[in-house]
Formats: sequence, structure tokens, C-alpha cells
Amino acid sequence: MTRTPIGSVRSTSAMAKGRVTLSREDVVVAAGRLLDETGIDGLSMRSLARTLGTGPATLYWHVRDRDELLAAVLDDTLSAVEVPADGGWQECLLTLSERMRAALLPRPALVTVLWGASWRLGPTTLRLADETIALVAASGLPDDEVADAYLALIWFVLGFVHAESQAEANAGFAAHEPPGSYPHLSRFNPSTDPAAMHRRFTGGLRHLLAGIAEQAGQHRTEGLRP
Amino acid sequence: MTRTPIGSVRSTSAMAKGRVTLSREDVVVAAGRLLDETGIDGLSMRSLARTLGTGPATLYWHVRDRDELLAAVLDDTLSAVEVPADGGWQECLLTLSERMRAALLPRPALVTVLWGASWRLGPTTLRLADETIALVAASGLPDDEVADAYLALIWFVLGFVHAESQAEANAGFAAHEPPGSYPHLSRFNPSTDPAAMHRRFTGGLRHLLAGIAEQAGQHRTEGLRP
DNA sequence: ACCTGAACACCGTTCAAGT
DNA sequence: ACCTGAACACCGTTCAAGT
Repeated sequence: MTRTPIGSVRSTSAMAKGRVTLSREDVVVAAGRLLDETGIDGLSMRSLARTLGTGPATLYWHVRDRDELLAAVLDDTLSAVEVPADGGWQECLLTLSERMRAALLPRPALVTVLWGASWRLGPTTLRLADETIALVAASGLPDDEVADAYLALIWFVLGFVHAESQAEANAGFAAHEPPGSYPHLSRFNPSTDPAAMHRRFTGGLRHLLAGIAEQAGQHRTEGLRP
Repeated sequence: MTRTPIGSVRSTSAMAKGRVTLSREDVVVAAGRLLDETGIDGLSMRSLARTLGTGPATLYWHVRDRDELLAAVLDDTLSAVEVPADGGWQECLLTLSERMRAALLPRPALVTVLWGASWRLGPTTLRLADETIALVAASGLPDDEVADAYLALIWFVLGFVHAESQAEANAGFAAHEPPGSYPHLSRFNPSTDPAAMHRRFTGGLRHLLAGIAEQAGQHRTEGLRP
């Protein structure tokens, strides 16, 4: 893909990578890789620069700041998610949600980027949000309820992936507390093996979708349109 | 409340505050105040130590690390939330959720502490979670669905408060994008004035609770118990 | 256009030593 | 029991200067 004109290489480490000049995409891809290897705390501007064989200042040519970098990694990660084209809106939203879950599960730190959406999001992420809203709107829900139904849906997806990614981190909970101090918390502690997680995910989603469908149905039979 | 024996004061700044020695509570209260004044980024171990007239090392006597400090501030903040005692489980969950919203809205950064629950939580927070689960269980939902219904509920509450707290930060969204690039995102952009937010909050919750009730009802009529 | 070195203004945490 | 100073090992970001 990238040609390597031999005369004009800048740094030995850049040469080792077969690069002449850094592109924004190089930076984002390297950031994703570093995220996978070291987690979100290991992904600093300085450590990323180190893996690219430069100083941190260089990165700021390609990216406004760390938040924009993270949003770009998120955007890159979500580009794997295709919006299903045919089927009813419920089916579509279900498989779309499963694809989002699959895309985010290997990089759960990005859930927090999406959650704290004050961070400026990339075009892929925004397009995905836009099309998801369109599917929710296709339920026939009244306009002023579409946004909240959409939000309940993505919060469920994000919350679920987030919880799933730290299932084992939280597993030791019961061990740290004197038994019986939080009876319900421990009684209803659900199974976290992968198969159960998938069942719980789709089960929860189905309930949400059924709720939306029912609400939309009520609206249809109530309202008399010209 | 705190007596001030005059002979044994340590630092002039501690004296000014009328303290002899620092208690964990002093630290947590000061952290809450600093959070209110400067936001989560302004609340560092060093800045907190500065407002208390000591060095950062001192804080580590009272608190294991920054995460525990934040969990303690959350715990303190949630201690204002009372779990309603009488009424049906739906009513109870509704007013409980409104109280959580009211408690968290002035300190939205704590939503993220609760969300990223890998952080060890305090006793008040855990007791609150436990009693909330108990209320969900009172719906009659089958045991293996209680946890997920509970999660859908708190994710909605947390997501909502989070979104609400940055409503104005996100308000400028439409302005930054070329018009028409994300048609549904802008079309279903709901109102964010306080009254509308409250309506949307309770509306969304009612839908979730109705869904739980219906699911529980189905379970009751299906199952034949001895 | 793209990169660099050096600096600014911070962080969280540890630890031996003090009272 | 509680606090301190000093250090370790980092951060994100800016900016004038280089090619």
C-alpha cells in the first residue's frame, strides 16, 4: 500500500515501519493497536508517540487533542458495523444492536467515549446514530417520544457492553462483603458466562423493543389523522 | 461540633479551618465542595490537599486512592436519597428514581463513578442498589430477569442525568454540522428545557416500569406454582 | 506541509522520616 | 495515630524553530 522511497526517510524508526510521513490514519490505527495492547490508561499521547518513533508534539499536527483521537478510534471501530437493510424495524434494531455489541466488546473503553458524548464524535458514529434513530422512528412512535426511546435503547446497549467487559472484575464482589449485608444484590446476581450474556442481551433488547412497539400501536389507534 | 483545643494546632491553615486533625469526613466533604466549585478535573489529590492546607501525601492516610475518594463523595451524595416505604413497587421506583436524579444532577461527574462501577462503592450506595433491586423483585418478575430489569432501569436513570447535565454542551451540535447531513438526528432532537426534561424522565421511566409489570404479569399467569 | 526539542504546568502515588 | 518533604514516574498541550 505505502511505497517507500528510500532517499527521504525521516527517522530510523519510521523507516522500520516503512513510512515516509505519518498520516492521520496511521496515528489512529496505531492508537487502536495500543489501546488493544495496553488499555485506555496505557494509551497516552506520549506512549503513542513513542510507538510511532516520534515526540508527542508531532501527534498534534494530525489530531486536535486526545479526545479527538479517541473519537477517531471509536469512529474507526464502528466502521465495522453495518446497518441492516431489510426486515422490520424491530429485527433491524436487534441485529444492529448485536453488531454494535460485537464491535465494542473488544474495545470496551470506547463505550465510555460514546457515553460521554460531549466528546466530538466522528462521521461514522454520527451516521450510525442517525440511522438508528431512523429505525426507531419507523416504529411509528410519536415524534416527541422517538428520541427517548432511542436513548433508552443505546443506554441499554452501552451499559450492557460496559458491564459485560468488567464482569470478571466485579465477580469478586461477594467475596469482599460480609455475607448477608446486601441480600438482594447477591441473590439476583446473574450468570456471566458468554452464552448467558448473549441471552440476557437479546432478552433485554426484545423487552425494550416490544415496549416501543406497543407504545407506537397505542398511538396509532388513538390518533385520527386526516 | 468540632472542639478546638488551642494548644495543639498543627498548621496555621488548619487552625483557620478550626481543625486539630483531619478526619476522613473532612477530606470527603472538602472533596465534594471542590467538585462543586471546579468540576471533576479540578478535583485532584494535590488541589484538594492545597485547599486543606497540607500536602498530597496526607490524604493517603485517610483514603486509599483517588477512586476511593470519589466513591466516598458519591456515597456522601447519595446519603440524601431515601427509599420510599409505602406504595406499590412502581410508584416507589418512580419516586426513588426521581430522588436519585435530584441528588446526582448537581454533581453529574459522580454518574460516571457509579457507571464505571469497577470502582469500589461505598456502603450507602450499595444499600441503595440493594433496596432498588428488592423493589424490582417485588414486581413478581422471575428471578433470572430481575437483574436485567434493574440494570435497564439504572442505566436509564444514569444516562438521563448524564445527558441532562451536558444538554447545553451538546446544544451547539446542529450549528457545527452542515444542515441535512444527519437528518434524523436533528429532526428528533428533543427539547431540553427543565420542565420538558422532567416530563421526559418520568415518561421514559413509566414505559420501563410498565414493561416490567407486563412481563411480570405474563409470568404469573403462565406459571403454575404448588 | 509536516516534524522537532524543549518547556510549562501539571498529575497520582510511595516512602522514609518526623511528632 | 497522623502528618510531612521529597522524590519517582509520569501526564496533555503549546510553541518557536526547523526542513
